[in-house]
Amino acid sequence: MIKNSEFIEKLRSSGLRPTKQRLKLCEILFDREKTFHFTINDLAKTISDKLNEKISLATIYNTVHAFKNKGYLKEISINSDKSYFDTNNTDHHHFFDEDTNELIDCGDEEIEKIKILKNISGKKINSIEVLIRVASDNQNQN
Amino acid sequence: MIKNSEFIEKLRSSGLRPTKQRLKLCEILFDREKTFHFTINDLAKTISDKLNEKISLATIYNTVHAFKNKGYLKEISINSDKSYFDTNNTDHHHFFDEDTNELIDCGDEEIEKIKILKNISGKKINSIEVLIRVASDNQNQN
DNA sequence: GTGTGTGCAAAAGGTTTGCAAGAAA
DNA sequence: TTTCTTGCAAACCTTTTGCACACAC
Repeated sequence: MIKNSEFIEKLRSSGLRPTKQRLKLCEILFDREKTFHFTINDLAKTISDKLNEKISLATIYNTVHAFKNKGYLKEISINSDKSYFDTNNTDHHHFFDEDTNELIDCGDEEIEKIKILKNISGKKINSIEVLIRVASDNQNQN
Repeated sequence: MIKNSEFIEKLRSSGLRPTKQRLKLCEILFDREKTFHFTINDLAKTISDKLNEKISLATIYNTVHAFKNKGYLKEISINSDKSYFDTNNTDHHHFFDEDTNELIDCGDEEIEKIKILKNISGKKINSIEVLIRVASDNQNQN
């Protein structure tokens, strides 16, 4: 259980005012053992399940983007109609289970280091993202 | 210049009726030297530029999805508000230029082979997609 | 008090759908 | 003539925006 004062400090130190809503979101997002992969919709649902009060969608979007910009959340590339976020902000990759639409972190020990052999001239590499799509073994792909 | 009869054959062989619209789309998509990376919007614009007739958006969406399902197009994972497609349907990866929102194919010789060291039990790997985000060297990232 | 954050409702943008008319088999 | 395809408009869903009110400092 992380103390509220830690979240207040975290927010302050990145120039975000510690409002009630942001603190609630901190609790939901960062006070957990395991990585949380979510869409905005998942998050909104989690909030209305766990909390009596609700937080408006606009605020959720605002806050998630603020957290992403501060590096507390990562956005994950999947082609999908919605955006996925990840509370694991370290460099890592993902499995995407196409049966359940679930994301699974791919740890460093689960993949060999990616080496890019050629650069695009005048450009620097910002990130390398690997998505490994998996599906049930005994299911036909169409 | 690919002959129309080849496209007719291609469509027929995959159970798609060779309609006027689909043939036009085949010409635009597959009768080219280099890989074409596009959004539906790009494609619609290309059509209205190159053709006198127009093809309705619904038909473009239908056809692109049909082509994707038949394996003639690949959809590329980028988190973006829109979907990107690729006429290069071989296994390969991508650079994404964040300055211009442009995709660039990443050839086999430009990246070391990806090795996944651990499997998800009961699941098989359908695909491995690598996205390398690049941006101008002398530009600050926020 | 000043500036920032919140929340609502409306708007926007991409994509999908229902259905009637048209074209292919 | 039967089945598939097209095209339009409306619907849908996620995300963004404008603005008034509220809160943090």
